[in-house]
Amino acid sequence: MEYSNDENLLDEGNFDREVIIKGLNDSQKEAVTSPLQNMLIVAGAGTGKTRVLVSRIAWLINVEGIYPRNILAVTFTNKAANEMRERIGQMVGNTAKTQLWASTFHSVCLRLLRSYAQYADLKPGFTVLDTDAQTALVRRIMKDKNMDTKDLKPSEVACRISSLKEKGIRALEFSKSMRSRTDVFFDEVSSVYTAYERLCNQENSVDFSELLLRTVELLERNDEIRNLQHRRFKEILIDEFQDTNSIQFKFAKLMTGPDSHVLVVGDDDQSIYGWRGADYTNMERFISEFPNVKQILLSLNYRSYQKILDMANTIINDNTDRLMKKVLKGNIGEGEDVEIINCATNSLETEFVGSTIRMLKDQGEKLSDIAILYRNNYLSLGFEQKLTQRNIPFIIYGGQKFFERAEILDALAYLRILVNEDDDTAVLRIINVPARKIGPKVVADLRAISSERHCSILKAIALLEFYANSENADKALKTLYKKVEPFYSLIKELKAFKKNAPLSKLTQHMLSVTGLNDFYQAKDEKEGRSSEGNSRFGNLGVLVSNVKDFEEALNNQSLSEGEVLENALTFDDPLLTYLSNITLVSTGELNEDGSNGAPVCDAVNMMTIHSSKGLEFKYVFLVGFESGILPSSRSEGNCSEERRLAYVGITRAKKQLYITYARARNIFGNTQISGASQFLRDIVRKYNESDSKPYIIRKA
DNA sequence: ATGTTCCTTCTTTTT
DNA sequence: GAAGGAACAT
Repeated sequence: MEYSNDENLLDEGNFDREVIIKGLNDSQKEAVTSPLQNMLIVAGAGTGKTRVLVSRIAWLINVEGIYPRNILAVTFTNKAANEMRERIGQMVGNTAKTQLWASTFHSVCLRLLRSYAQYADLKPGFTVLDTDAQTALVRRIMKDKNMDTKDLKPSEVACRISSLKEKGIRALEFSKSMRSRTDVFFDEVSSVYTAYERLCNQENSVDFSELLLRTVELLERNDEIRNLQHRRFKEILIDEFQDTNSIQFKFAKLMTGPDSHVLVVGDDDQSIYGWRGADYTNMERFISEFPNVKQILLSLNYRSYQKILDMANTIINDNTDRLMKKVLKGNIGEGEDVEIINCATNSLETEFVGSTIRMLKDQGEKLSDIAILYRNNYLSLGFEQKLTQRNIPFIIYGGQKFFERAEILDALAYLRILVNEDDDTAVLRIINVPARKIGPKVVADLRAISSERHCSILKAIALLEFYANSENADKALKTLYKKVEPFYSLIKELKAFKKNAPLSKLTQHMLSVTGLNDFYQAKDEKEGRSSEGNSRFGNLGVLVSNVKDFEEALNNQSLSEGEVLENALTFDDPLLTYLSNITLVSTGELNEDGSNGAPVCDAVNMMTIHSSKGLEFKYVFLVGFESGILPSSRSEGNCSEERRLAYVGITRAKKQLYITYARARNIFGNTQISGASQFLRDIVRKYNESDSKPYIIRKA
C-alpha cells in the first residue's frame, strides 16, 4: 500500500470506455458493455472470464457511473477476491478499489453479522468455528450422549449438520421431517443437531455454514436491514456460480433489491464440488428466478492449443447432464499431440515424470510453468521422491494447512478465549494443554457446574472461585478450585495483559506463559522433528511473525485516513480482527512454511485437480489417469462429476499435456491392477477410425 | 492423570 | 505406511 499521491492521481479515471474494451472479442465486449440488467455469462475454461468480470466492474464505475461502494463482487476464495481487487485497482484507481466490496460469501456474511450481531442473536465477539472446532463440539455432544463414535463418526455428523444448514434446514425442522428409511442414523443426527444448535448459541459461536444461514434468516426477518442492503448494493457480481449451493443462492436473492442487478459467471462443465453441496443447476434457477436475464456465452479459448481442447471437448461431450453444450475453440493453433503415457507400474510413471521435467528444465523451461496434477493427495508422494532425487524444487499446494495444525489451533484457542469467554470449545481444547493435571474428572465436574448454571465453563470457574473462597465453603469445591486455579489465573493474567499490549506482544507473551512454546519444543525433540517445515515449535514462531505482519498492515491502514483493510474485515479489537480474518482467509494463503507471498525459488507445482481450477500452466502432467482413481472408485453414481474433473485437469494445460497411467499401482502397501481410465478408453475408441488424432500413445 | 500400544483409515475440501 | 484415535495399562 505504498502508493504516492501522484501515482494515485495518474491512476484515477485513466480507463475510459475505449481502453476498457480494447482487445476483447465480440461476446466479451457484449458482456462488458451490456446495459444494466441481470446477466448470466457462461464462460468455458480459459475464455477470459476473470478479465470480463474485472472489465465489467471498470465499465460500471467509469462508464455507467456506479459508485464503487454500490458494487458487491463475490468470489469463492479470498485469493480470487484479492486478485480481483488488485486488477480493478489497476484499472479504475485505488480509491475505488478500497470502496468496493470484493470478498467471499462467507466474508460478506461475517461482516454483516458483526455489524448486526444483536439482531442476529449474537454477542459481539462471537467465534467462527473452523471445521476442526466444529467436529470437536460434535464429538463432545456425542460423548455426552454416550453415543458410539465408531459407526457414526463425529466428523460425519458435523458434515451432515453443515449440509442441512446449507439447505436451510434447522434442527427443529429436521427432527420433524419425514424419517427417511435409508437413513439409519436419523435419530442420532437429529438429536446431535438439536444439542449442537443449543450449544453453539450458548457458546456464542457460529460455524461456516451458520454464517450463511444466520445471515439469510436475518435478511428474511428484518426488513430494515434487508432494505439497507438493497439500497447499498446496486450491482452484484458472482463468480464461479456453478459452485454455489442453495443457501448461497438464497443469499444472493435476498441481497438483490428491486432496482439492483446481478451478474453471474459460471461453467457447468467445471462444477466439481457437487459432493459438497454445490449445485450447478443454480445457473438454470438463476434464469428462471431472476427477471429478464440476458445470457452470454464465451467459448473462444485463449489458453490452449487446439489438440488439448479437442481432448477436453471429447471427454466432456459424453456427459448427458450438461446445461449448455459448448465446444471450446482455440485461436493459437493446433499445437503438439497430447502425450498419453502407458506405464507398467507407478514407479515407472513417477520416473517418467521426473525425467521429463528434468529434460524440460535442461531445455531452459521455468519450473513454475510445470504442474503435476493428481486426483488424490496421497498420489503426490512418489513424485516428491523422484523430484527430490533429481534436485528439482517443488511446491505442494493443499495437504495440511498451516492454520489447521494442532499447535496453531492450540495457540488460537487461547487467543479466542480472550475475545469470547463463552467459547467452551476453545476452553476445552486447551484447558489441559500443556498438561496441567486437569483430567476428564475435573473437566466433568466443571461442566456439571456450567450446565447446572446454564453458563460457560469460564463463568463456572469464576463462580467456583467465589464459593471456594467464601467462609463455609464446601471442601469438595475447594479442592476442585485448587485444581483449576493455575489455569484460571493464567487466563486472568492474559486478559489483563491484553489490555495494554499490542497484538504481537500478546501472542508472544501467551505462547511463553501458557507453556505452549516449551511444550512443543520438548515434543519436537522427542519426536525428532528438527527440519524447518516440520517443527511444531517453529510453526508457533511462524504464527508470531504472521501476527506481526498483520499488525503492521493494520497500523499502516489506520494511518492512512481510516481506509478499510484490504481484506475488508476490520473491527475495534485488533485481536478480533485478526481472528476473524484468519479463520476465513487462512487456507491456501500461506505457503507450506507459513510464509505468504511468492515462493522462494522456481519450483514445480504439485496439487490436486480440484485445487488447480482457475489456474493454467504451460506444461501439465495429469497423472494417475486410471480407473479407480479417475473416476474414483468411490464415486459410482456420479461419473459425470468425475468426467468434469478430468475436463478441468486437461484444460489447465497451455502448451503440452501429458496424461499418464500405471497398469499396476502400489497403494497402501498392496498392488492394484486397474489400467487406463474409462475416460481414456472412450477417447481412444472415438478416434480409432480417424487419421488425425489429437494424441499419441507411448509406453514408458 | 498420563503414557503406551493397538487399530483403523486412506477422495476431492474454495469457507 | 503414517497418523490420529481409542482402549488399556501404569
